[in-house]
Amino acid sequence: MAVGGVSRHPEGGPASQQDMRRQNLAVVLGTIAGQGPLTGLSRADVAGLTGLTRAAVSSLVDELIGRGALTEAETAPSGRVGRPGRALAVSDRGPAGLGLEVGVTHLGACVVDLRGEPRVWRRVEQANAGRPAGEVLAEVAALGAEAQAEAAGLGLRVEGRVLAVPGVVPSAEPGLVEHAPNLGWHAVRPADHWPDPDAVPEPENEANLGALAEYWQAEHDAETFVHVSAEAGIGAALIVDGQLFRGARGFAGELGHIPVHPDGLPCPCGSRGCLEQYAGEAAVLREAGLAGAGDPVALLAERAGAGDPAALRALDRAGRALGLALASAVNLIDPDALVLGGAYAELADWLLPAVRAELAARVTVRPWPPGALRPSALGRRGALLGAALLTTRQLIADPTRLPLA
Amino acid sequence: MAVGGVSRHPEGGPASQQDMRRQNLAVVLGTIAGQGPLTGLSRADVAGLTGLTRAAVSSLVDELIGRGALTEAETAPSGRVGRPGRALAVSDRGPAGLGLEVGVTHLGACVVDLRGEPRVWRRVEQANAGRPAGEVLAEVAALGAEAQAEAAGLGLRVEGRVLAVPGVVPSAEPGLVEHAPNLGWHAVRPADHWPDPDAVPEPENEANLGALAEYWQAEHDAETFVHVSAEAGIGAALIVDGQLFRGARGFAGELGHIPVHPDGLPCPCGSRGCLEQYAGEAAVLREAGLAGAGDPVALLAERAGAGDPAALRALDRAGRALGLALASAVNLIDPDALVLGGAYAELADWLLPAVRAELAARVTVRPWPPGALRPSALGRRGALLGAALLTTRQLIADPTRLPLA
DNA sequence: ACTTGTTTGTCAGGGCAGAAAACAAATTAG
DNA sequence: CTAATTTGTTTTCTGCCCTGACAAACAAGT
Repeated sequence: MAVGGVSRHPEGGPASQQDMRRQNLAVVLGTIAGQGPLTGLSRADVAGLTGLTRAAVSSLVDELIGRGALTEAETAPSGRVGRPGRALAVSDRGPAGLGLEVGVTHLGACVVDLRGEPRVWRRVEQANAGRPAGEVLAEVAALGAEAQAEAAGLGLRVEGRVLAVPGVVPSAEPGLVEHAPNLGWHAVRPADHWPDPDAVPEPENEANLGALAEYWQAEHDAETFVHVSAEAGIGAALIVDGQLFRGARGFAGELGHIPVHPDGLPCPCGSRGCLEQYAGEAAVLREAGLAGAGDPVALLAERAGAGDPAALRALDRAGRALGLALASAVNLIDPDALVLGGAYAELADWLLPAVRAELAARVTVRPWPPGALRPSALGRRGALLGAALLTTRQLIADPTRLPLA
Repeated sequence: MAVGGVSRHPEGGPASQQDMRRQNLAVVLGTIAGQGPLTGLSRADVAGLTGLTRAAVSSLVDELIGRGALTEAETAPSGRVGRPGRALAVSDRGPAGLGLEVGVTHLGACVVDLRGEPRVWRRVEQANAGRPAGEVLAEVAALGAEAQAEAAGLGLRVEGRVLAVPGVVPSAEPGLVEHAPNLGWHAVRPADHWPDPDAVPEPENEANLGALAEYWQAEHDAETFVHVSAEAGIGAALIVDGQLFRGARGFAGELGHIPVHPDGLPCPCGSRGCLEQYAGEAAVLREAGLAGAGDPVALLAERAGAGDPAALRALDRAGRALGLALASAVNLIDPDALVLGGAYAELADWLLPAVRAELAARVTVRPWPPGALRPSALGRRGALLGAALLTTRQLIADPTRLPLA
């Protein structure tokens, strides 16, 4: 592009005073939100933490209160000398995010407030594979409308909607679910089937949302990690420096088709020896001698817990294959942590030893700290939670999106 | 980009007016630099391209001229109606970057001006493996001093120094070369051996610098790509959205130890079937029946060009192993492009077919466009060039680092 | 109870950076 | 030579944060 070879885009566009204000609003709100609801920070505290002046913080806080993002709590008796500060807290009765989810065996909807707390939670078990997309979307829309109504009763106003789907959403065309093999969807646009045109959600891959939820909610401090979730297919999501990494076209994280045994089992994708043939849900269940009845993952966990040799063997084999693939990921990405989410989280007790062993044997140049591999705390709830949190996180990152009321 | 800009840390710290100024200086300078030296942009052009006002651009340009980053060229007869603009150009006689390189078989030094043009270039063939680090560093320092003196004669003032090394520089401890196996270095700090304490360079991994040079100098428009370079070890560097991705600890890109044949050849690292055992320089030369005399890479290219069956077989095998490893990388990262740099660039004619075939067979869910795999235009010069460019790019990204003169 | 010292939140003044608008300068078209 | 057009600068204005000062609200000591 540049013959002389120089800067493509230094930092995006030019900066204006509005950008400065926007960022400082985000810094103040983010600081208060990051401290958790326990400690009520005062304006002076925020000024000390951020480096802004007390006067500036006051102005910013005033605007954030005006937008409904912050509230002034009771003046707590601090015990220290001097005039006590007025405690600031992220509002639990204003802007909110609505998360929706279409899974293979369930629908879900939830509402979180700006603090990140889930306030409404709905989950309906229901087989959706192969059904017309329009029908399924109408049902999840109804579920979402219910959740939104219940949230309104709590004083929450939904400011954004995100739909978690087990499929690919190319970054070139947001709004399009290009392909969701386990649902049987092809080129589905939720907007085309949504009952209320003013409440259309933005679709996003569920593995990505699960990873983001893990990042936002979990207690650890990994800024760069790989989140693996099994849901029929094996999907990985990469969080890099606290940002979701989607790849150039939005297809990053296809862990399921990493070749683990180059000349091994054929895969429907046309290649051979893909991870999915060894650690995918179907492969593990087949190996363990289980049919897909009810909740097969829970059944498998039960059998393994009871010491069933076939189940243990299947999980060990899956763990080794997974470890092999993750060794490649670790060598390439050097993440802070590896997180097993989705269905893997429930099977972690039996998967982790094999994964750890394989990582220890394969990642030798820079030994992999065993503690950096751990199951997700959120498990299968992550995707729906992440969908709802996405809206509130975006609002915190740019509070000017909030109406001034 | 539905999911963007939502990290736990809004954007780092609060924004000040100085930050705004800094960014706008970078935007203006970057815009002029990005257009190449051919078209001389006027202040009005820059205003139109960036969205800033003409008045603001004038003020910013004045400062950039004062810092020696820009010069006002002759007023070219544009032919169009209206007062002609004064052409602005990035200065070729002011701030510059010094790049240094310690390779296994050579030393190098070069100076680039702010336009990114190399103005001084030195390369000395010399075996450095196993020699005391202090000696080698003293020699490359002398070479750098020579280059800097010659650059001074061209009116160039070195503002920063970077040393390319074939080793690991952990992000936790900049300034430390933790391990450079092919040189026999362990825990070497260039600062401890440098003759002139005011001219100590910052060490950086050569594969990373090669990738950055490729990004900055090449004509393509890939913003996210994997740059593979062979230099005894196999190192990959990841450029993500135009930024070098180092991983959590600075160890990302260990492509050489990705397992390609899980139960294959043992590797000194302790694992089995690492890529390096199949596509590393030593392995390929052994397979081709070549001893490491003179410039073995050039010799191998010559033999392959002459149709030598052993050479062709070795390169085909290496290409297939490399393709297998890159398939994993593509499935994980989904880059815009794959670039073969370093010694691979010179062997591309015979490697690429096998790599392409393997990628086509392995990356099936999202077929890999064959054109997105290509040899580096810079080849083995990339690392040294990148070392010098790193300084000038940092100056363009933050012109306030330049002295006001 | 009262004073002192400390911390908090706000207010007024100043500086800085970009936006908006007006103006002088330099060129082409007729 | 005049009109039109584009450029670059100057002037005025606005927005934002910073500095410094001040009133308010508390604890501790007398």
